[in-house]
Amino acid sequence: MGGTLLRKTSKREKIMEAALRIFAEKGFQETTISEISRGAGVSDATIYEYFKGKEDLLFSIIEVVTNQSVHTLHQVLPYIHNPADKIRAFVRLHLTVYQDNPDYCSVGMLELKTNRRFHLAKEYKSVQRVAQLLLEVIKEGIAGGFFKKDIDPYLMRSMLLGTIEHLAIRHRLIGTPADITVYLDPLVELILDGARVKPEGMNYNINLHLAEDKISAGSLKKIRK
Amino acid sequence: MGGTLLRKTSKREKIMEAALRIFAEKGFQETTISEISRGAGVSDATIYEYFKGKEDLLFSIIEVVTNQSVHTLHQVLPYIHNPADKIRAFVRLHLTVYQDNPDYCSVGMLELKTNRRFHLAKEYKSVQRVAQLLLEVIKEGIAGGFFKKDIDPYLMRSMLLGTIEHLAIRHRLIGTPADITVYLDPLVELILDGARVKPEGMNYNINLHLAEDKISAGSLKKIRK
Amino acid sequence: MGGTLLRKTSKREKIMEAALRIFAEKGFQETTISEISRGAGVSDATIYEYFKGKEDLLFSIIEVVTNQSVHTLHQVLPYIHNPADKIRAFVRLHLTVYQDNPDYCSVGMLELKTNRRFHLAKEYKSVQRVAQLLLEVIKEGIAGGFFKKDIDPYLMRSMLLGTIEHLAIRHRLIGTPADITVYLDPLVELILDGARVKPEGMNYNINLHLAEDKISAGSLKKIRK
Amino acid sequence: MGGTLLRKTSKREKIMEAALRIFAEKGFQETTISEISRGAGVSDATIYEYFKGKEDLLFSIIEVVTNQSVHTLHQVLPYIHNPADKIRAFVRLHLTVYQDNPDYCSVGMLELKTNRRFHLAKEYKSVQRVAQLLLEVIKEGIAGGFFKKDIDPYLMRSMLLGTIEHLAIRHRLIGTPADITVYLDPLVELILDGARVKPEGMNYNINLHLAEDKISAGSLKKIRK
DNA sequence: TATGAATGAGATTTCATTCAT
DNA sequence: GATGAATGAAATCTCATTCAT
Repeated sequence: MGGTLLRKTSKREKIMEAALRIFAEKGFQETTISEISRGAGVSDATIYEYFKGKEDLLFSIIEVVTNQSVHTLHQVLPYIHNPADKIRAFVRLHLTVYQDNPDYCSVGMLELKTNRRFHLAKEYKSVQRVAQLLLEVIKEGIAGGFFKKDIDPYLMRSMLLGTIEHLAIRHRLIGTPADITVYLDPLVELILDGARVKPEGMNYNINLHLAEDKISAGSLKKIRK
Repeated sequence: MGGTLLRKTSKREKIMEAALRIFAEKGFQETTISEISRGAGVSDATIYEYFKGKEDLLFSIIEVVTNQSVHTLHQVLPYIHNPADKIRAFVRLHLTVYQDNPDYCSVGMLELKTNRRFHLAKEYKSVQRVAQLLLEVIKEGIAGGFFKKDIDPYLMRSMLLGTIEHLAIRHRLIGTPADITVYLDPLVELILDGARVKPEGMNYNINLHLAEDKISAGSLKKIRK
Repeated sequence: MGGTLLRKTSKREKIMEAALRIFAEKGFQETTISEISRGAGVSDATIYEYFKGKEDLLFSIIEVVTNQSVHTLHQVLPYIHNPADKIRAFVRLHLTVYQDNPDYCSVGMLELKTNRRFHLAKEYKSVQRVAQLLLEVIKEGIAGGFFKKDIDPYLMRSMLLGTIEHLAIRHRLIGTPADITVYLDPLVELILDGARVKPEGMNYNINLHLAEDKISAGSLKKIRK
Repeated sequence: MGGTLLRKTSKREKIMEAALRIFAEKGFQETTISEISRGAGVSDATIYEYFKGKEDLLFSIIEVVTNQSVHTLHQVLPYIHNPADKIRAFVRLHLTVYQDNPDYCSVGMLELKTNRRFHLAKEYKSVQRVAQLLLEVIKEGIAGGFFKKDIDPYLMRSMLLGTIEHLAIRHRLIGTPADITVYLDPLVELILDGARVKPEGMNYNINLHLAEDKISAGSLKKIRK
């Protein structure tokens, strides 16, 4: 458990790695600086050489990881033209990151999502950038006629983020579902079926993906006759 | 600001009322027992006559309010037969409660939703009961043929709760949107349009993609006949 | 060593008594709250029930003692009409208090006299009241024609206080002189009569005191012929 | 504000100059080595190349300045024969140095005058030399018949130093008086001539009192013939 | 039931100081 | 000589909680 989002080569990274691990395990409040310093193999005082305090350390961790997400999205999204697939890529990235990095998931969801001060901190900006990206994808989808004109893009974003994060929170808190990535397709499908512009009349829904390095078998759903 | 969910007739209720108000304002960790006792007009020690500790007090508050929601739902839902309307009633109740009771919303969303110990506490059961009600409504909808058979009811519930709570969190944390109840109809419509079994004729929807960093060949093809 | 300026009946007084003793022995900076609490037979936390912090404790001690001085002076001075004797009473009180209460002397002289924050604290007002009393005595002396008209009362006060305190500081810091009260008469005489040998005519100076409860033999000084 | 007592040509002097300035501004305890090193444009560690520690640095500053005073006095005093004028020169030098070098004044008066360890440190010797010079001047004055034979030279020195330093302390702490050098003449005159109004010619001075809570019968009777 | 008084138990944080380079 | 990096060592202060009354 822990993932590999933070390389612990430098001392600063060692500290962040230990902090992420212990914050995730015991929660922010319950974690002491001493535990972190012990975990990182440095002294208490050294932590204060690199971070202003315990909270600064918490906020800094998330910034690094979130910026990686932004980076990945910036790389991937331009190659995808279909707004639905862009959204799918977005959801996929998030579910995968949360699933593969349980510590990051715990800290991000349980310590920061509802943290008053984090939303005023400069590190929150990185989170906003991710959300901004999603919003733009949605707006493009609406502008391009792929999503219904009367959809509120902010609401749609809240639905996507809210669902992803709700799943992630329960995943870490209750253990259910054990693998949140299985919800990728159902989630995207459910939300897009509601958002997608539907042509009247006969209507086949054929999905054929050549995702990643393997072919995900296409699916044909005949919805109603 | 504050709402009227807790009547403060008894001393126990006075304490809970003060605690809810101050927890909401400053957060659980930042609130001291002394502040609460001062706010309730009792001594510190008196709080321990009624509650096992600060956390017990926090958990107790939510139980009362949540049980009211369960009660309301139990009263209302039987009168509604359409699963879509039941869901709408559920969403409506939640958005309204959160909107009208900002203190309860803050405490429920910011202090409890991601609280590790709360999910192990007996008071969490009341929250589970509400969620259970929603799940049943969804399952009924599926069983009754109103919602698609292949919808995962747990996912759909997570979407509803996740969206509602995401909106509520942002409402309290960022102030946006100022009134979350305006999202009632758009939210229900968006999610149900995806979930609802659609009656109109035969319907093909062909998607062909090569995801990620390969070219996204072809996309949504609408064949109107 | 220690004197009896503070009765340690109440817990608050016990703390102040211990603090005065240890501050005097080791200095303010070098004294820890734990030492004081141990000395007073209470817990660290109890000290914070009675005082806002270590500095508040320091300042409070001096206030009590200084107010006693003000009280004594207010009682005694009205019975003395001769400004010179009023000054003598003032000097006497101070030298005696410092001599008999070495702990108070150490704390007052070594910790507070040059303390930046003390001079902004409300407790400093008590010190000001004492100084104000002395100033008034001097001004009365000038107005009554007993002291030279062209004397600056502030300077004269600074001479009296400066000398008393300089003696007290050296007494505590170097141990010299062992008994500062022996300087009472010489000090008062020197400041009132000056150091210079005065050449003008014959000059008798007869002093006859019936001070306190015993007769201090009169003195006749033939200064120059 | 700051004066020019320390030339900051060498690195050692740069450090002392910065230390003097910051000690004066914030006080010794409140000043950190980092602030000084920043102010001097060197690293923390460099300070330890030149000084044993923060306190050694504090003590060293004063030694330099005080030795300058000793030097000046040694140069000036031999040219003055009248003991009164020597004393005047001494007072003048001190008042002027304190007035013109507020930082040195602050550090000397507020940090060192009442510092327990300073009085045991070797650097204190320089202060003692200055005091020793003053003592010798006074003794010469007595031996030469310029000052009264029965004057205690130590007391007279304490009066001079105590007054000067009391003025200096208040000057730095309260800002009053704004210019302490205006007290040069009044101070010297007062201490040399006394405060009491002296009738010329023959002069009887009879004091008769019953002090404290008895009636103070009779008082100063001036009989001018 | 109500509470005033007391405290146990730490955790955060700060800095002077060291030392290898 | 100069310093960047690291830390040892505490000390203050806070609060939830207890308990005798």
